[in-house]
Amino acid sequence: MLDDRKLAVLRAIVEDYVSTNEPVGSKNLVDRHNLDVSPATIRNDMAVLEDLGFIVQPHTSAGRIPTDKGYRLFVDRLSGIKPFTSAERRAIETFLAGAYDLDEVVMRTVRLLAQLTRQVAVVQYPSLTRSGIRHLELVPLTDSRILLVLITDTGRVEQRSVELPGPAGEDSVAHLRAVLNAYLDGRKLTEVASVIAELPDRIEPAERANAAAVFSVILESLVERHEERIVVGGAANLASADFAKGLHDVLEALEEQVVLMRLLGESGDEASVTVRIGAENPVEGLQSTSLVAAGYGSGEQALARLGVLGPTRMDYPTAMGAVRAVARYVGQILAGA
Amino acid sequence: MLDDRKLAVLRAIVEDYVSTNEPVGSKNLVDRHNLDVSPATIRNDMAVLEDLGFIVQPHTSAGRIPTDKGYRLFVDRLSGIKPFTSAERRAIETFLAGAYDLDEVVMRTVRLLAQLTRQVAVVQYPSLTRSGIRHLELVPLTDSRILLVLITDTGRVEQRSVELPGPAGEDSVAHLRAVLNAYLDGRKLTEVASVIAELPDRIEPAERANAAAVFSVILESLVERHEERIVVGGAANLASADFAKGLHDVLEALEEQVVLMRLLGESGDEASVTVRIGAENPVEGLQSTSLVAAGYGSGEQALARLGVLGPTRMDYPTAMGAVRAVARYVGQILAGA
DNA sequence: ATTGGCACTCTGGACCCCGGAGTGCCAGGG
DNA sequence: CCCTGGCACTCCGGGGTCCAGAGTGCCAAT
Repeated sequence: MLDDRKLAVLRAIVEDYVSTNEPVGSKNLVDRHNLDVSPATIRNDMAVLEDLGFIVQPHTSAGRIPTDKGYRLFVDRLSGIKPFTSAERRAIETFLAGAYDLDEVVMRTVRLLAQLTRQVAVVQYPSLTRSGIRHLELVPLTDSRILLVLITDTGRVEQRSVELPGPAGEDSVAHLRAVLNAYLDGRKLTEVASVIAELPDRIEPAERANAAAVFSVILESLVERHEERIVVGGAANLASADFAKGLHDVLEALEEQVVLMRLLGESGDEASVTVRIGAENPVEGLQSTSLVAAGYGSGEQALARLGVLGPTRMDYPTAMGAVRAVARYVGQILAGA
Repeated sequence: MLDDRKLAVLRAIVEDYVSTNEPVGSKNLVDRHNLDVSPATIRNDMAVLEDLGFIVQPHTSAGRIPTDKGYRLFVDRLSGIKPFTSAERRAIETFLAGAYDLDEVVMRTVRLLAQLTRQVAVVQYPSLTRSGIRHLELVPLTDSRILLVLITDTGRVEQRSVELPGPAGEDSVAHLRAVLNAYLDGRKLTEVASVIAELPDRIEPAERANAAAVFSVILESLVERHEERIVVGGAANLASADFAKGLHDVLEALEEQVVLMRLLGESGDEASVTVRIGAENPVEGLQSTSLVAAGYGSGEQALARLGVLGPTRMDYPTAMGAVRAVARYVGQILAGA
């Protein structure tokens, strides 16, 4: 059914279409690639490929363009990942090095990816779940309001202001801070829930209400929320692509954190590079785009994901190479920092 | 030279062109607005307005469209600011209320502005300069690296990791923390520089090198840096506008913090609404856009700026109304929080 | 100063036409 | 059985032409 030549034809079609953005016909195909058969033969192959749904012609008697299914086959069996040269790797390293805090790393990563691939880059902040608590700080803002600052051993700082049910003096805040730090310091975030459950006994009854408010904020916003913020960059690259109509929808989707979550989140948890093509995409409005993503993390397991988004007509091997390389190096940077 | 009717004509041209996006001719003009003169008269007026550079015709025998200069006159003398109804105001309030931390306020503000005006919204984080220090926290990350966390009395948290010249034990960090808090707590950021200058005397000579590193980071990243991050939203609205060609440049400019700084920064420091039209704009690539901006702040003086960016063909009165109203309420929210 | 009339100009859409590229099919040959 | 050259067919897209409509500037008259 799908002999080697037909696969070669499909590969050639994808490659040509990606680079020229024009439907590709049998004649051009035999010219550019050295398939040593006649155009007529290619036409027969193309007819088969079309029957199987890998390519379509926009109109009768035009060349063929790949379908989502065609790209899928290309990515799965035909393309491989374009490895980066050592020069490119070094460029990545130096670009990412010299970033001090996490924000800086994430920002640089997003820029880097966007530049390398000339697509839109999306980078998710590393998950907190595997971090431990280094320090908890409570700062009174008003009578009944305090700022809760949590510092993790991965150097991450999370803040949240807490509305207390009742007023709290300097001393009661100090007491609460001491208790929290005594019991939570050094704990993994995954353990926090159970530790907090035991805490109320250690608190003066008079202060339990306020303490409870603080506890619930810790749990709710720092532990249970494992979805993490996603940063987008390189949106300008969308304009160069031909999107024309859908552009508005794409831009809109890119501004919705929730949508981005779904986009990256449902894209498998594996650390390896995954590709989601066109309609495979769960997000409405992004169904004519493809996502190339990978997990990254400081240790073995992936902490978060990053990737690039572009038209389905995309240079997958290069994009995959870039994503893989960047994911790897971000992991290293994070581990070292 | 510019009698009342000519001004009325200019106003009408601007209004019509903004709403229809088509060059406006004398006939249509007298129909839609009730100028009780004949089209021929209007034509004479238009000829004068064109000589003065307020309007142009795209080609011979087409209608007129306003020039930047025309919009300028319109904004300065003809339009006024469209006030918001109380219903709209309440909508703004409820939308902004319920935002706890600063990030949340800024994000909501950006969304709100974008939605109200259907343009791109830009919001600058409030400057730290007028805040005081509530608390300084130092957290050891590695032997020679600590995380510096600064909490202001406006509930803002700034973090920065510091590479120390030499190793620092738990106790020396603790000491440094104590000293810093003793001398800096409650100080305004504006005073910090002078306070820090005196500090080295209070530090053990052995630790001076490390302390100096921390000081310089505080000064450099928290005090001297009064430029503040700018957040962009509603970029999707650009796609609806007709930009066509320049869209890429605009999107690119919007991703450059530095460019945004210049855009907002040079737009005057007054708290009132200011408008920058087309080529008046210092930023290359944004010269076919207009910016409507205003300062906002919790107190009297403006802490930062926010605004909307759109095509010069923009509904200025509405945009100005929205910007003014939002700036006002953000100020209130910030003051209350 | 305003107006109606008039001749002029230009754009944009409709229409048509044709070349080029591409196809599918078929019959013949390895 | 697969490949190939040939052939008739289809369709898009660019270029040319044409016309109506909208708009203008000017001028003489009020």
